[in-house]
Order: sequence, then C-alpha cells, then structure tokens
Amino acid sequence: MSSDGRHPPIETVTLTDVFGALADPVRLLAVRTLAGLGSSPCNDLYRAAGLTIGRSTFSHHQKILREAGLIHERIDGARRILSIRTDDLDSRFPGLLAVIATETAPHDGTTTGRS
Amino acid sequence: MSSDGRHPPIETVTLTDVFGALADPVRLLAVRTLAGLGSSPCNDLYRAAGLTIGRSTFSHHQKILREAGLIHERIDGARRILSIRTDDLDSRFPGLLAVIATETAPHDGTTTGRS
DNA sequence: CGTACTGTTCGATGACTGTCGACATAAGGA
DNA sequence: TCCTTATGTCGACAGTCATCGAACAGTACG
Repeated sequence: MSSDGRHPPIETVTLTDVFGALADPVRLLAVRTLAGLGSSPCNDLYRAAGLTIGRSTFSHHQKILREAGLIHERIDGARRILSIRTDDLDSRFPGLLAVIATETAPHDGTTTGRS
Repeated sequence: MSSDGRHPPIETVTLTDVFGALADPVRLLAVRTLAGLGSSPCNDLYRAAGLTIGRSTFSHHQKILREAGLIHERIDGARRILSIRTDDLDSRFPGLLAVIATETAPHDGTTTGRS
C-alpha cells in the first residue's frame, strides 16, 4: 500500500488538500522542478529549484507536499529520494499533472487583442 | 471585456492564484456548484451549495474567486449573476475545469494496486 | 415614500501558515 | 572516534486568512 505511515493512500487525498499544497509558490516550483528531474534527493531539488529559503523551511514544505499525496519519499541511507506520485495522481485526478506543468507567464498578453 | 476593473484579464492570472482560490473547501464547493448551475445569482448559489457560513463571509469568498479569475459577475438590477469563466480558463489552463469537476470520494479505495 | 430583498464593506478576532534559527538524528568517511 | 553532510524537529514570531456581526447601499415593489 501507499500507506507506510508517511504517505497517505491516494484515495484519501482530496482536491482541497492538493490545491492547498500547490497554493504556495515555493511548493508549486518544487513540484514542477521535481517533475523535470524525475527523482532526486532533497538537497538536489532544493538547489535545482534555486530557492532562497532555509533548509528547515524547505523540509516543512516537503512535508506538506508529502502529506497532500503529491510526492513520495524513499529513504536511501542518509538521504531521502523524492519523486512525484505520478501514477497515483493520474489515476485519482486525471489531468492534474498536466495542468501543473502549464507554463504560466504572468504578463504574456501577446495573443490578446483586448483593451 | 474581462478587464472592467473587477475581473482580471485571464493572462495575468497565475496557477498559484487559482490554486490558492480553490484551496478553501467553501470556495471549491461554490465553484463546483456554480459549474452545475451554469449561472445564477449569489443568493441562489449560496443556498444551492448548502453553506452554513454567513452572507458576508460568502461575499468575501466570492470576491476572492472573482479576483483569481475563476468567476464572472454580471450586474442585473439588484443582483449579481455569477458564472464560471469557462472559455478563459479553458484557454489559459486547459484541463483545469475537468480536474475541478472530479468527483472526490475520500474512501474510494477500489482501484488501487500500488506498491 | 417606505419596506423588503440582495449584496457589499468594515472592524475585530481567533486560527492558521511561512519563515527562521537552534538543536537533534543518522549515515559516511578520515 | 571525530567531523562532515543530509535532513528532520522544535519553539517562536510575524503575516495572512476565514469568520462573524453590524452597518451600509442599491434596486424592486406596494
């Protein structure tokens, strides 16, 4: 099962949980970066994301993402290998990961003809 | 146009904004209910959603949904007709509305076979 | 005009949350 | 064993947020 005490079974995850976890720019960036990396240790993800927050804060975000069912942690010696729970998420919320991967350019108004 | 000072142009809306707006159970319920109604006055939506919060609180949530680009308000006499900004959202975040419409049964564990 | 209906705005309040720094734990190497 | 690296936990603090009630504003109707 998914439930090893640290990762919630995907069936118990709600959209509110997921949206709440992704509502923070740091966490959304982390998820996107991790999606690009496939899987990586915390520290690699931390650096790859180019975050300026402290390690303890990152650990806090990581916990929220894990408890929201978005990421998986595999213990490998002294490090935790992180990965997106792709299969689980695709089965429970089809299309969600595609939406997350959407490039969001805040001022990309080139295709509009509005006032 | 979308930009009448009350509704943000859809290009300026970010995923963080949208996820933040949908992170609250009341607002997620409101959006889902409104999606089912098509369009309706605030009060009808309020009652249809079966909410127990006060009107002023609902008005607060409504404002957040509007400013996040999720809903549109059309003034019709003494009432505001609410509707989902379906076309805008489909073009900016394809698949998002489908994800929102996902039925979320918290204890539906019939399809899992994960490691 | 006055009453009812619809919806917003304001101030206060309690809860939640992101952040930090300091400390703890665990593994690996010199 | 000691030191370094990797990561989590704890306590504190400041900022944000959901909620309420009361007051306010616009419209419809008699």
